[in-house]
Amino acid sequence: MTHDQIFKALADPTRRTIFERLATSGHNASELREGLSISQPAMSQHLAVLRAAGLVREQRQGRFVNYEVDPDGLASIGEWLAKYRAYWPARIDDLKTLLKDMDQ
Amino acid sequence: MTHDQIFKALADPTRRTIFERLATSGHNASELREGLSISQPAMSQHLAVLRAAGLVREQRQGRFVNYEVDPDGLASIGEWLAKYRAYWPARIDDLKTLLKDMDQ
DNA sequence: CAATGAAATAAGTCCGTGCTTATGTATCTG
DNA sequence: CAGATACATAAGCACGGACTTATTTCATTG
Repeated sequence: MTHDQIFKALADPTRRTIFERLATSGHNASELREGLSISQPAMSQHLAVLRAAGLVREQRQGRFVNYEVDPDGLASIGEWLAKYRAYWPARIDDLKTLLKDMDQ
Repeated sequence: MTHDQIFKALADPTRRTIFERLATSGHNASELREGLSISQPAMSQHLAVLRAAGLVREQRQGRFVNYEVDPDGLASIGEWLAKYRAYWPARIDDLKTLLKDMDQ
């Protein structure tokens, strides 16, 4: 769950698509393949990378394995980003507004 | 300046080191090489990737080219991250505190 | 206008990684 | 227990990208 693993995991467009799909709701590996023209092993490998990075976590349910976003990975990016917030003072207000919206 | 370029740029540990060094203060390409055991062209190529991603911007000063953090790239990560903030409600307060601290 | 020095580009090599097919493991069901 | 289904692992291939050395571009300075 290092920053290296996280950024490498998100550097692949297919994995970002998977991750963004999981952000909507949890899915098992087969469901995640729908629309993406990749083999079953390819999906399994992508999920392994995302899991190792702490971006996604699994939950076995019988024959299926349900995947969902792992908040830890996101928080880790947030912490990395926080170190450089000094560089976007002009946008802080936007972010504040966004956080306020999310409170409701 | 797509998310793809940004994440790919930050996926390389050498480029993250360069970026983090620039976050401290601006440097020219030669200064950035100090400590890193890579060739001059390698640094030039890394800077080109970071620049294309919008993470860094250049400013020619005579024979030297000074590089500094470009807030646009960081803001772009922030926006990407914001889409998934729903997944770390427990940490929103921490972030708020951080933003409040930065106001002063 | 040489000569020097900083940085970018060219060209080529090597390794990591994302893909594939084939096979193995795990769980449910008849 | 046999078969089917979901997923993981193995092994190999092919391409991208991070490096290198060599060369070019650009600006300064004698």
